[in-house]
Amino acid sequence: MRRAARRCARTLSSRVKAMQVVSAKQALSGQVPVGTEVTVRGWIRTRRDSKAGLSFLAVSDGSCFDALQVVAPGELANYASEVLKLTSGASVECSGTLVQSQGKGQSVEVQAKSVVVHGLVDDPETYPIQPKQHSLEFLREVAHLRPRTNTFGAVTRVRHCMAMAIHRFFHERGFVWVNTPIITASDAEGAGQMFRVSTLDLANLPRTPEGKIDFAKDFFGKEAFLTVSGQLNVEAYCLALSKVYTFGPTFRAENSNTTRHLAEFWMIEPEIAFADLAADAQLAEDFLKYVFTAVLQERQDDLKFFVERQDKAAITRLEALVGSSFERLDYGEAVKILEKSGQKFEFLPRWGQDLQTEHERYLTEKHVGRPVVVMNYPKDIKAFYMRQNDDGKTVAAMDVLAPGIGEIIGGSQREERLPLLDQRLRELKLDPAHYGWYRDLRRYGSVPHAGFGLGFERLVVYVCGLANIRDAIPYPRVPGAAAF
RNA sequence: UCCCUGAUAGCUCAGCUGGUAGAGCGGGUGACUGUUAAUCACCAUGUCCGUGGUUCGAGUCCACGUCAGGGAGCCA
Repeated sequence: MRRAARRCARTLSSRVKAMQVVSAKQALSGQVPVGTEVTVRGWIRTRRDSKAGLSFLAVSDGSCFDALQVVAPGELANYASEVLKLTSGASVECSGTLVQSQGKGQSVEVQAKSVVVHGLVDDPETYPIQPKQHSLEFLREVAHLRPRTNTFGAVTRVRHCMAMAIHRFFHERGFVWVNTPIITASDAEGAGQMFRVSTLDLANLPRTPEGKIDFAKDFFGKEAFLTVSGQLNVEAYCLALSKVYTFGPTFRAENSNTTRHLAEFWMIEPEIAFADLAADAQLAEDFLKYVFTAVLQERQDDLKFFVERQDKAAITRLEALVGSSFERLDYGEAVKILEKSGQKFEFLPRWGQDLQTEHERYLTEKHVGRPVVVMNYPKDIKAFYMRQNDDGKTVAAMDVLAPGIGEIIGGSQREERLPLLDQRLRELKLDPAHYGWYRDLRRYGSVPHAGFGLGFERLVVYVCGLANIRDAIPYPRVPGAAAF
């Protein structure tokens, strides 16, 4: 019986060997020797019929930027009945020999012995994805089909490459990935408008004797929302595991209709213990360089396409950032530089005011010409948890500004001293009772710690040279639109 | 939420000072000795976003609405 099983396995493996399923990436990168019998599966990009009575099929499977060319000879039994009916978007499974290409555009191609058609395109005339340049606005309306385009295939692969690089960066440095909650009952995060989470019957709300909505009857026994940040939660894990980070979905119910905002986006928030603002800035610099280097190394094919179609500087911008050392600049100095710049700004720079995007871009693009970390902002424009500096006016906050975009990362050293944290809560009219567990972290073995946050999609936009954040996430959620 | 701009064929867009619509691509048919978003010929395409209004007549002018894009604010 064992022998029979072995024999069976051998036949199976030899059959698999005879018809090895390969990806376009494997075939085109030279991983598969010429002469190998292969099967490729994917979707037709274009069909070109030759004068010689054969057809060229560009078959894309998403494994790399390029499609694999399959040569379908006229002798195929289903040539007239099916192959000649293939249009953009049809799905096929082609088997044949991987051969050196006789044509010019590619090194290898598949000389097909069979072309199995899985699915034709129902109505080719109305199939939205045609082999031509579509506007990104139009493609947003067909978000379920846009991954079949060059642009969204490339964005999706680059996005994946970046996500993997981010996890690898932290993992290699001993960070622990902490999954902070998506549902939160704390209504005092203060980072923005929140989406309510409730199972109450909206048409028949339970009321308290005073006539207010009785959230005690709701699922969690109190009001609940979708998270706007995992930072406060991850600080608790930081003060036990020393180096931690979050990487997960985040929600903001703000009515923002811009190219930079999503209602649902992914955020990355590292947090390090026994660390000050300088260590935080260094981590941010290392982080960006690592992620950009990974994309430059792993996704040259997709980046080249962005250079062609989206942004000529897509590659040079990344290379410049990776090769530069980030300047450190005090907020006070930055304001002085702006005041003396002689530059005409829409908003005048003034100490005590937050830097406008035009100010940030002047600093990083014109004044320094490299990425800049601006540090120590006025405390009145920053959040309650940021650590107060000895001058009594500023907090240990930082923004990383990059050429071409402005702010890309925001972070701070956190206030680890309970009396000073409570003082800030009172100044900002926040109720310390709502921050019980957060205050505990300062009561039980508090240490200096710091962290930063960044929106993943904004980083994707920057890397790909995109103009609109809605193209950096598969299914964008924005005010008034949650289709698909 | 505020300001600006736009909506014409499956897609990208043209359509002047009002006279009931065109081009490229895509699709169909045919031709063509390996093509590269192939080429060539022929064919078909339309609630001109919706509702009112002005006018002899509205794709074009006006009002309202809907949707989209850009900018601002908020922010990641």
